Amino acid sequence: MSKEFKRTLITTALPYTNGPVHIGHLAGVYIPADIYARYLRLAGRPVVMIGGSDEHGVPITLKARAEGVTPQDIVDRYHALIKKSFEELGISFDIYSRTTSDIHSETASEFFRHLYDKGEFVEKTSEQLYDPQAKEFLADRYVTGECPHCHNPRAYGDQCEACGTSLNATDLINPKSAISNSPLELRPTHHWYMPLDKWEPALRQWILEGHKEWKSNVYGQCKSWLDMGLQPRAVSRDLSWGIPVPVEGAEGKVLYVWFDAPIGYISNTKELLPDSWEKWWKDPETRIINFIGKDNIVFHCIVFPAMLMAYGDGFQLPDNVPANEFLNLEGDKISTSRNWAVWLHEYLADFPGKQDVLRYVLTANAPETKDNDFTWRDFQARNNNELAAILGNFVNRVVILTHKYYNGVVPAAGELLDIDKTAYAELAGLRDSLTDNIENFHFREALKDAMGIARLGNKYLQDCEPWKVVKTDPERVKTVINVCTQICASIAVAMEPFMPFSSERLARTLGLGKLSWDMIGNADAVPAGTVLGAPELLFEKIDDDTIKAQTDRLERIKKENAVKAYQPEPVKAEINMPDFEKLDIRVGKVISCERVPKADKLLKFSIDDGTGTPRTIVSGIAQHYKPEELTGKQVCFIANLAPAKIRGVVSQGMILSALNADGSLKVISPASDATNGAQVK
RNA sequence: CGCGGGGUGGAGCAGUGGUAGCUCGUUGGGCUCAUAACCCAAAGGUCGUAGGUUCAAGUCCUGCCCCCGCAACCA
Repeated sequence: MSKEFKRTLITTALPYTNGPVHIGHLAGVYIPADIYARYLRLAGRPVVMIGGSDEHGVPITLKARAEGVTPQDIVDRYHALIKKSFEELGISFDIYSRTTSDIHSETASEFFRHLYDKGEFVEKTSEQLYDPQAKEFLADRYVTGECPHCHNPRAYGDQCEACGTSLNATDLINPKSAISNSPLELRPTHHWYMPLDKWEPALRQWILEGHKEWKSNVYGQCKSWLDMGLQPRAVSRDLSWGIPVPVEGAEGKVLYVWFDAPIGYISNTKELLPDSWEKWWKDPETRIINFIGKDNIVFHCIVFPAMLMAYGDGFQLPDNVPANEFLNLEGDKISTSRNWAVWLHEYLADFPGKQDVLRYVLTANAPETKDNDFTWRDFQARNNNELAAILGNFVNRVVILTHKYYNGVVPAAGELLDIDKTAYAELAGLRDSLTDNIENFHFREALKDAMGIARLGNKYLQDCEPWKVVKTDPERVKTVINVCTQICASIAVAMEPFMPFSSERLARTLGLGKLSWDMIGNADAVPAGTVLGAPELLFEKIDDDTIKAQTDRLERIKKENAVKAYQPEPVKAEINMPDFEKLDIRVGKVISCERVPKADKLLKFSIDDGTGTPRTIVSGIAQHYKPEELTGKQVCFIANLAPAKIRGVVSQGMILSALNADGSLKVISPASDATNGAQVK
C-alpha cells in the first residue's frame, strides 16, 4: 500500500430482498468482506462493516402482486430472513439495515435534491411503452414481442434470446406486456438523467491511471465501459414502489433502485454513527472498500463514483472494489428462479453448528479469478480431509497429549533445539504470507497459509515423536508440547477471520483471552502453567448419507425444472389410415421378466400374446422398472416389428411406453383387463 | 467481427518471460499420540487449438474453437 489510512469502511453489496441469500452471495461478497473486517479488527485497525437489504425495484412489486400481498410484506419477510441467517453465519456487520428505513429515504432524497439543485441532472422526455391495463410503464425486460431480426415471436424487450441481439423494447414488432399480456402503447414520460459522459474524463483518470492495482476483471470491465463512451443514464422511474423523486411535479415517479441502493451504504453508516459518519465518508484518510459480485462492477466503479463526484462536499471514492466472479452449483449456474441454489437459511437448518465448514469451503474455492464450481462432494472432502483430518486432528493430538502427560497443564519450554527454532521461523513465514495475502484480498491463498500452520504442526509433532521420546528424555517432551500449544494458539488467531466459531472454541480450550493478530508466532501466547480445557473435536466427519440427502434434493429440483420447462414434441407429419393399419399393436401379459446380463438398461420379457407360444421382447426400461414390478401385468406392444437381436437376445416386438418430461418412462397398459392378444385400434 | 473474464496432471484451483505449482484423490512406505487420523516418497500435465515474436512463452502478439458473464435490479 502506497498510502497509510487511518480507518477502513467496508461495504457489501446490498442483497436484493426478493429471495433468500445463497452460497453464491456468500462466496462472492459476504464471506470475503467478513474475513477482511475481522482481520482488521484483530490487527487493531479501525473498521466499520456496512450492510443492508436493497428493497426497492420492479421485481419486488411483481412478486408482491403474484402473491397478493404488499411490497412491504415481501421485503419485511426477506429482510428478516436474510438478516437472521447472516447473523447465524457470523457475518460481523456493524450494522445491517435496509433501504426502506426513514433515514435512508431522507438521505437518498437529500442526495437527489442536492444534485438537482446543483444542476447535475439533465431532464428528458421520451416515448416509452405503457401498459394501459396495468396502468404502468414497463421496463424493457417486461416487454415481449417479435424480434425485428430473426422474427422469433418471443423476444424480450432488452434482448432476443433466439438470435442473441440486444434490443430496445421499442424495436419489437407488436410489443406486448409480459405481465398482463395486453398490447402496449407509446406514451411520453419525463425523467432525470445522470450525465455520465460529463464524468468520463475524471473516471478515466481515477481508474485507468490511479488504480492499475485493481483486479483484472474489475479494471478490464471499467476500461471497456470507458472506451465505449458513457451515456446519460436515467435515475428515475415511473413506479409506485420506491423513494419519491423529491421535486415538484414528480408525482408517480421514484428514484431508480440503482440510484438509491448505493446511497444505502451512506444511510446505513449514518444510522450506525449519527455523529461521526462524515469522517468515514469524507476524510481522505478513510479507505473505502466495496465488496461486490462481478455483475455490480459498472455501478460501483462508474455510476456511484460519478454520483459522489457530482455531489462533491468531500465524498471519497472507493480505494478498491474487489469484485468476485460467480460460483456455480454442481456444474450449473445458480438461479433463484430455478431454485438452483444452496440457500443459507436451509444450510443452517440442515447443518447446525457447521457454519465454519461452509465458510471454509466457500473461501477455499472462492471464485476470485474465474467462475468456480461448488459441489457437495468437494464440500464433504474438504471437511473430512482438511478440516477434520489436518486442523481438528492436530489440535486434538496436542490437547490429548497435554492431558495424558501433564494433566492438562501446559509445561514450560526448555532450551529450544534447531527443530523448534525452525518451526517458529516457518510459522513466522506463514504469518507474513497470510497477512500479505489478506491485505491484497487473496483470501483463498490466505486460508491456505492458515491451514499451513496446522500442517506445520502435524509435521513438527511427527518429527519430534514425543510419544517415543517420553520414555527416554521426558524433559525434552515438555518443550515439544509447549511449542505445539503455541502453534495451536497461532491457529486459533489465524483462523478467526475465516472460521470464527471454531476459533472461539479453540481459544477457550487454550485459555486465551482477547485475540490479537500479533499472537500468531508468539512463543508465549499460552503461558506455561495454563490449564487446558477438556479435549473436544473441532470438526466432525460428514458421512455419505448427509451428502446424499443434499444431492438427492438437487436431483429432485432438476427434475421439477425439467417438468416445468416441458414442451410436448411437435406432432409428426400426417399419415393415412393405411399407414396406421400397417401397425399391429396388441395386448399381452408379462409371464416373466428378467434383467439382461451386462446391460444396464435392458429387461427381457416373456409375454403371453394369446398364441400359446410365449413371445420374447427386450425393452430398454431397466432403469425405470424392477423385473418383478411388471410380472403379471398387461402391456401393449407392437407385434409386427421386424425381430432384432439385442445383446444376443432376439426381440420380437416393442413394448410401448410414455416418455415423461423428467426423463422417466411409464409402460402403457389397458385401463382394465383385456384379452391377451387383443388388437389395439 | 459488441464488450469483459476464462480454458493448466483424475477433480478443484494458483501461476503475467527463465527448471510447471497447490489442495484433494491414486500408489508404495513409515508412525501409532490422534477423528482408520498424521508423516515421507512416487506416479500423473507437450498448460483449448493453429501460427508468430524471443536466446527463452502457460506467461507477449495474431487467427480459430469452447465455457461464463455483461447498463435485464441477477453476488
